[in-house]
Amino acid sequence: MSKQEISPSVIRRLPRYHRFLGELAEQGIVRISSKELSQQMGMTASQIRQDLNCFGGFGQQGYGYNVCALRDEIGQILGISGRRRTILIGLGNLGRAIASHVSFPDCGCELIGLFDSNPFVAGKDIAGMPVHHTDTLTGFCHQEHPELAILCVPENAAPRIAQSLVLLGVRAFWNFSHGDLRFEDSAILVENVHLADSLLTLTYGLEHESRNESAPSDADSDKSK
Amino acid sequence: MSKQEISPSVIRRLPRYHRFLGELAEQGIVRISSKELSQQMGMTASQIRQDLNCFGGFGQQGYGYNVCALRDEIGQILGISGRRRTILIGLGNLGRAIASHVSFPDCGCELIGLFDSNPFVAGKDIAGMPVHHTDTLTGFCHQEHPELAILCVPENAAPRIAQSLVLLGVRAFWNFSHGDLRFEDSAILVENVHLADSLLTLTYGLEHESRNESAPSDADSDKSK
DNA sequence: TAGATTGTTAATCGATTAACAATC
DNA sequence: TAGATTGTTAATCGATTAACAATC
Repeated sequence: MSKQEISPSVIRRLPRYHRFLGELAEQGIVRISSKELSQQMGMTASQIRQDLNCFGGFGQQGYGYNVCALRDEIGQILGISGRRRTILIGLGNLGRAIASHVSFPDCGCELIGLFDSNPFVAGKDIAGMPVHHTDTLTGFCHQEHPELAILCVPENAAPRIAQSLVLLGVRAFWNFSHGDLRFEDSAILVENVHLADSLLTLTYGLEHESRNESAPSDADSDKSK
Repeated sequence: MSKQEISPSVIRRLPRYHRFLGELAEQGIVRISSKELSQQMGMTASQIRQDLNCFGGFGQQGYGYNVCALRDEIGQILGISGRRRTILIGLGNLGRAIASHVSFPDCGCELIGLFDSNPFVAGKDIAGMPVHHTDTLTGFCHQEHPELAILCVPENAAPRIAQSLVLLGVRAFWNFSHGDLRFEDSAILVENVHLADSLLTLTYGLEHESRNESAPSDADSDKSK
């Protein structure tokens, strides 16, 4: 149904466009040119126009783009108005944070079940929802047919749980457990999130700075102006 | 100090190599060829060799790579043995999860202070550390000189706090607050993390699936071939 | 209309892959 | 030595940028 085949690089930029346009809309800004937007986002106007034109001509020559209309278009492309039935497994620190911190409706998702294997956690309420024991997961899936699963379980547990969930009809995984998840069946979508990987790029950057800057050290008493 | 200038694409892959090599080492595997590793990681052997050779020739013809030695090399490139002084601001759900869930020593970081503006949170202990009130942040920075700050504060607060931290000597930000952080001074490193953006790529994928698969829809009695 | 800015094509750039000589 | 696999160069591919005609 999509025009041809959209490159992953483009797709990964869509949420960011959506976010920025939302902020502009909140500020009451009605129209914006690709040039202005590019400056705010730190990219080229060409790229913005190129990206958007993968999906259609949302702008108007001589005018630019209508902020709200464009935002809505991108939201629709992303599928934000959907209600993807979503479960979350593992309510340790991270699972709890995800459950309460992420706005699922804004992501086209509906959180329909929380699961944990710890009997002291199962039974509790988190983010206004009851936590079920993982023993009940199979029955739950037969009844509720979730299509997206968020994994916040310890590393070793993840592959096994994921496998069984695929058999129960889950088609997408947002995986926070250490260790990447991969499926032979390329129809199963996986988004492996490794927060530490992101932090490590900063560590790398700090380790290797000095670059082309004149590297002002604080012991540098009278640096030339 | 680095050979020439390493591309960000390469740098972003380093933590993943490090992770995989760590798992192999745990399994007691001593040597691995770029081909074997590429199959496990879902990439080409060429890319692995190309990436590694940005930093040096860590392999041996006819043999491959020594798992532990290569892992250590990459760890060193990333700066994992460092102790970057790190503070975390904002101990809501996400801040708490980061504080307790991320292994800072493994990322070359040392968490030296937690801060929150909520007086009911300041004073508490989280992840074995006392939470200070943000009012004490300036004094703390003068004394302790953190170089990395993790921002888990509400969106509107982030830019102001970040600005003041730059003046206090912070040179890198791991930003979880909604809204991107950017500095004119390119020497300030920023890693904007938007979990929702990651989730949205799954939403997009689910919305647009059908791709080149034979797309068996259940209501599809006899669609034209 | 004239000015502005898009949509789109062509040019450039960078990143990935393939190939192979070097060498362990 | 023969076999294997690297390090590295060259070829390909894809993504980004520049340019400009179309058009509001």
